[in-house]
Amino acid sequence: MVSQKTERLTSQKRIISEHLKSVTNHPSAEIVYKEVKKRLPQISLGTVYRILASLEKKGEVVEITHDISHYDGNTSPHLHFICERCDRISDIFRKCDVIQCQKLQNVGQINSYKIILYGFCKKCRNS
Amino acid sequence: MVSQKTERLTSQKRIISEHLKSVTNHPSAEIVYKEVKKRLPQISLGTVYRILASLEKKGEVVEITHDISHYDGNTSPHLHFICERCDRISDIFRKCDVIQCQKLQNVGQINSYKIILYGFCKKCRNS
DNA sequence: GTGCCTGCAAACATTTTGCAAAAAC
DNA sequence: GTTTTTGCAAAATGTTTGCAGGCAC
Repeated sequence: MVSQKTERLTSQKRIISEHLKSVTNHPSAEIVYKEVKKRLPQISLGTVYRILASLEKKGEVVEITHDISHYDGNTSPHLHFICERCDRISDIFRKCDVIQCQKLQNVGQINSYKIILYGFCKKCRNS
Repeated sequence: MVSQKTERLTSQKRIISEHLKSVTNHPSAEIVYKEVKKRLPQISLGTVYRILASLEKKGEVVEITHDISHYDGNTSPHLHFICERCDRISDIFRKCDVIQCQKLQNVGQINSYKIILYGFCKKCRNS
C-alpha cells in the first residue's frame, strides 16, 4: 500500500486564502506576508511562498507575473490590465474568444489561459 | 541644450537580433548567450541581458515569462501556447478579439497585450 | 577624441530549500 | 503517535549593475 499524503488545514493556509479572496489589488508574496502577519505575527515569508505555490497548483489562486509574481484570489476567468506607468494591475471581467482560438487551432489540449493587457490607466493618461 | 544619447550598432546587438529572428524556439537569455557565443566567443551574459532588455524596450523582441524570461524575435502579434508537461513554447498565429475588448472596456489606453495558453501539446497528450 | 557599449565580477532581489520543532489529525 | 507543515536561515536562481577598458562614430 502506498501511503498517501493527505493535506492538512492550517491557520496559515486558511488566512492566506481568505485574505486573497478579500482583496482586489493583486498583491505580491511580500505584501501578502505583511498583511497576513497582522493576524499571524509569527508567520514566515517562506511559508507564504509555499502556500501561494500550493494554492496556485490547486487552481485556487492565479499568478500574474509582472517583474515579480502577484497573486489573484479571484479565479473566475478574466483578463488583467497593467498600467505601464503606475504598475497597478486591474481586473477586466470580460470574456475573450480564446475558446474559439482553441477550437480552430490544433496545437493540443488547452487547459487555461492568461491574458494581460498593457497600457496607461485613465488616471495616468490624464497626467 | 540637452545632450542626447545616440545608440551605436555593435556586433553583439546585430548578432543577437539576427539570431532571435532566425529561430522559433523562444530561447532564454542563457540559451541566447550560448548560441551567440558560437559567433562571438568573448560575449558575456550581462551584455546579452542588456541587449535583450533594450530590444524589448524598442519593441523588436517580445518577452514571455514562464518561470524565467524567454524571448521571441517575431513581433507580429500572436499568441503563445506553453505545454505544461514539456515546457515547450509554440506560436499560434491567430488573432484574438482583444481589440474588441479594448473598445468595450474603458480602463484606459491599451498599447499591447500578451496571451498565453497553457495545456498539453499533441506529443505530450499522446504519451 | 568623445562618449556609448562591453566584459567582468560582484551585488541584488526574489524565490526555494533543508532541517528541527510544532501542529494537525 | 504519525505525518504534514511551519519558522528559520541559508542557499539558489535569475537578473542587474559599477567600473575600467574597448570600440563605434
